[in-house]
Amino acid sequence: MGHGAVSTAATAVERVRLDADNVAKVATTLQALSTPSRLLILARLREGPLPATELAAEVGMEQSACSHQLRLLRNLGLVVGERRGRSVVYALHDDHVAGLLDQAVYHVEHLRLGISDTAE
Amino acid sequence: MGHGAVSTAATAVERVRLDADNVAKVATTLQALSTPSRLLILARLREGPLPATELAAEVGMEQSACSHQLRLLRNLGLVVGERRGRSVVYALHDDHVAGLLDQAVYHVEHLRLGISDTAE
DNA sequence: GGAACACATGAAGACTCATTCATCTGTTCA
DNA sequence: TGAACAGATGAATGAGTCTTCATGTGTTCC
Repeated sequence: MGHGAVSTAATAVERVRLDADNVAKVATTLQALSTPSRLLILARLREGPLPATELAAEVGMEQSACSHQLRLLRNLGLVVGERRGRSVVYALHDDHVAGLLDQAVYHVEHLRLGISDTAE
Repeated sequence: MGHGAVSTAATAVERVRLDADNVAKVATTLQALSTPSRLLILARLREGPLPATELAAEVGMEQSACSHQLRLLRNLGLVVGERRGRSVVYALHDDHVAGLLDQAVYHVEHLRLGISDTAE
């Protein structure tokens, strides 16, 4: 085994080939997780549904900016918004979204990153 | 259980909090997986190391474009390049990169996506 | 040393995208 | 009906980024 105490979860998952057809879909979906704002939104929704305004406040975004990002996440099918009174309660659409989030954060955190970027 | 035949792999993974510190790192790393070109590069390297030129040919990119993306992936610590003769053989840096790839593709493929985007 | 191969790199151009500002729709309540 | 609240949306701006072109560095072999 590796250096961690956790057996790699990938063993439980059937590999999916990455061909020209689905690569665009995968890329588009992963792009939704590639910005701090949306990542914070999804991470917050992972702990439970929340009205849009409260959500925006908790992730420190302006209402408009948050709404724009929520529209994007909605169009990708990652979150759903349901009207309750004058609020719209947002939630993760699927368990796969939560799983994707967990796995992404887990693997990235356990990578020995270089991130020298422009430096070196 | 859900609709799939596979028990969610997330159960095997300790949750990592996503706070303001690491959210940028996660976002930056996930951005490396958010473009078709890099996704194809990583997917190809997942099957084994490969010299840069062959890699570029297999993913259908020009040498220069591929090299630019490889530099980006190198700076993020996702791939490593080792000189062998006049070639530079590239490979995934870590098992976590492979795991991240697998999980991402798996979850995205099993999402019921909307992707209406501008339409609807 | 010189030619050919393998790869890296800088600059430029087109493009995408996240945020802000202003405005508009929809809902509740008096 | 009108005011206040909750959210959505369009346009504009500014930053980031992917690709191409041209060139530069490093290596092998004659």
